Amino acid sequence: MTPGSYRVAVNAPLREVLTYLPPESGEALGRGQSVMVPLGQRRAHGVVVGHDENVSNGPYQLKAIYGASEQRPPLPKAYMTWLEWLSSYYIHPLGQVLDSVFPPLARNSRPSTVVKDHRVRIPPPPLTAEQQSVLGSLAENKDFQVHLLHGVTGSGKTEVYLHLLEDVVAAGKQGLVLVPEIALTPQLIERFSRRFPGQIAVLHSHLTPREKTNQWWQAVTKDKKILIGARSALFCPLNDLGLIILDEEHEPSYKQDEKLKYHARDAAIVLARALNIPIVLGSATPSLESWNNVVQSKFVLHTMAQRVNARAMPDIQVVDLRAEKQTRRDTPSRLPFWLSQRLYEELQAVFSKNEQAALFLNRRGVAQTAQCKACGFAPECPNCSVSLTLHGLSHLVCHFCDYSERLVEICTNCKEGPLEPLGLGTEKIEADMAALFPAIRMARADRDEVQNRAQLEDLISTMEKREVDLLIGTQMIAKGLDFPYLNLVGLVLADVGFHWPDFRASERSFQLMTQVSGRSGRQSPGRVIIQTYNPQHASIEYTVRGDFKGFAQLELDERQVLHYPPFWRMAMMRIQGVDPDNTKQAAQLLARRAQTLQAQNPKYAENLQILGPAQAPLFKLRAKYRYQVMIKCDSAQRLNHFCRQILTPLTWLPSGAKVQVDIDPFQML
DNA sequence: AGCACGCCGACT
DNA sequence: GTCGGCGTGCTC
Repeated sequence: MTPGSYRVAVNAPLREVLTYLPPESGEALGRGQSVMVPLGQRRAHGVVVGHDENVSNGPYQLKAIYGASEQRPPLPKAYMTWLEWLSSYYIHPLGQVLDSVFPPLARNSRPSTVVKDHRVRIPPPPLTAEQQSVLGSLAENKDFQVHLLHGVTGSGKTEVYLHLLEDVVAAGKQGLVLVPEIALTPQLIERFSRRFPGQIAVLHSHLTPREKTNQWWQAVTKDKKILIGARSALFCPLNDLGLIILDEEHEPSYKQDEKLKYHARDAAIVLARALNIPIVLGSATPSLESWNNVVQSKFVLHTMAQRVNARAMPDIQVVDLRAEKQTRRDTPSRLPFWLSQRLYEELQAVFSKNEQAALFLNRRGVAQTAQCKACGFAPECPNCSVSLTLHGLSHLVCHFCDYSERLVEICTNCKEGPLEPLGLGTEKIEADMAALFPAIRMARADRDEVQNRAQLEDLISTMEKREVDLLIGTQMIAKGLDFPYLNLVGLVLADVGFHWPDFRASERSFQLMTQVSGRSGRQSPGRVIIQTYNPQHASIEYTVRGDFKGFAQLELDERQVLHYPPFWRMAMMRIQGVDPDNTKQAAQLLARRAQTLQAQNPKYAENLQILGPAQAPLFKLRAKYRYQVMIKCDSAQRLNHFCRQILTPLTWLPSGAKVQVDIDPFQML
């Protein structure tokens, strides 16, 4: 019998690890070993995080561990270090963080059919001089180092990744490739799979539990050498990982905004450090966080400024909608209000040449809704403080909780006016375009039309087969899709993002416009038309010039002055509850507690700010009232300690209210 | 997260 | 009477 006791992180929302006696079997359990333990009246999964020589745990009558979990292999040392960091940095229970590395079902020997098996390896195309030079500098060091690959759209970043992975596999190691969920298309997997036949495993949220489990085991047992996946694939414990690649590193979808609110880019960097391996971040529009790390020489920069096959960068034109409005006052136009004469003519030209065009609308904030002509009343969601969005002619839908109702004939508020459509949506654009160009074939890409992978596949394939002349979509098609015959991109209203209540609004607008522009002219020089009421906005000017560095410097200077990330760090504390008054009181208590803590401790005096409590931008969401307190601090570590001190103990929190912390928040809603 | 406990309405 | 609705509190 092994003496002493074990510290076990149990899969339950507990702030502390629990102490257990050794199992009856007497088997010794190492750190990282998965175990089954008694917890209250049930059995729970846990992971051994430590061993104590003596048995002493105050008031508790210690229970014995049932035994080691057969189904769960021990976690490698570096992963244990990393998972403990995740738990502590994001202030999330360790037992739940540890549990998230395991697959949902028991192991099963049935073959997996997620990745099509290819027999023949397609040889790589010749590399450009830029690709060769980047590969040369990346190959120099196999220890931990963050590399930022800044390559314009079409510069061939994926080919660089494939070559790096070839070296890793040749050295007998495994490679991990992370991409945003939306970019994880069969096209991408096919491309990797043809270069590495039979060696690819895939993990993402659209797989069935059985598929996830099979892929997980194939990666963990090194049966497959390369794991491609969305952010959650980071949690697959690979025993011989030699390289991490994280593509489109600026993508906001790398931040998980539920449960463990981690950022896959930041977490991947910490994992690479724990494993002492290199990590490559790729983007045409790097995040300002990463760019600042380049400026401060923490990351190594590799630049690819040329498109492969010497394709020209797209020609970007800005249409000033203020001038357009003025012109139409003098000479009325038969065109819909959202379509400028210039964009109309460009569309005509493209269609007459049988080329493809796309119209993008960043729909957030201009969603089509219904409004009473008499009193101005607009129907709102009864659960969330947002107006309902009009779908079709008579269906009103809430985009946050899926509540829906039929559009009534007469306004319920004044009983007089009819409710009429207001604003602009992809459906309206489609209808207007059908009237203007009756002969063209159109497809829509938004969350209503494209709800799953199969529908996205269909859309991509009809575009590739040139069965569609015009694609109308939201930003969901701005990301990573590659349509060879697309030669005109119109951004219907660039201004939508400018006034978003978020310090990253300008950065996101720049990213979106640059990424959208990159969709045009992959085959021949493409054109981009940006329609806007703010042609002088910095994000537009720098997009047109293709000047990422200039934009980044301007924006970073502003962030520094305003004490925003990446210079200061932020933590968002959200308080929510069913009762509005009780929730407000809880939020005020939280803010007061934070103020007291700051006043009592000189180390928080100058370099920490408490903002709020304020109503969350979505005050009422899913029938809960929401307040938030934002905390800004010049050091991530100090901020972490501050948040912990506020949260422990939680006895001050009135019952009925719940607090959540979001470290490095992205979604301000 | 689960699971028990406890306090209220409504049903054979 | 007791069945079951879910708010509250605890887990070594």
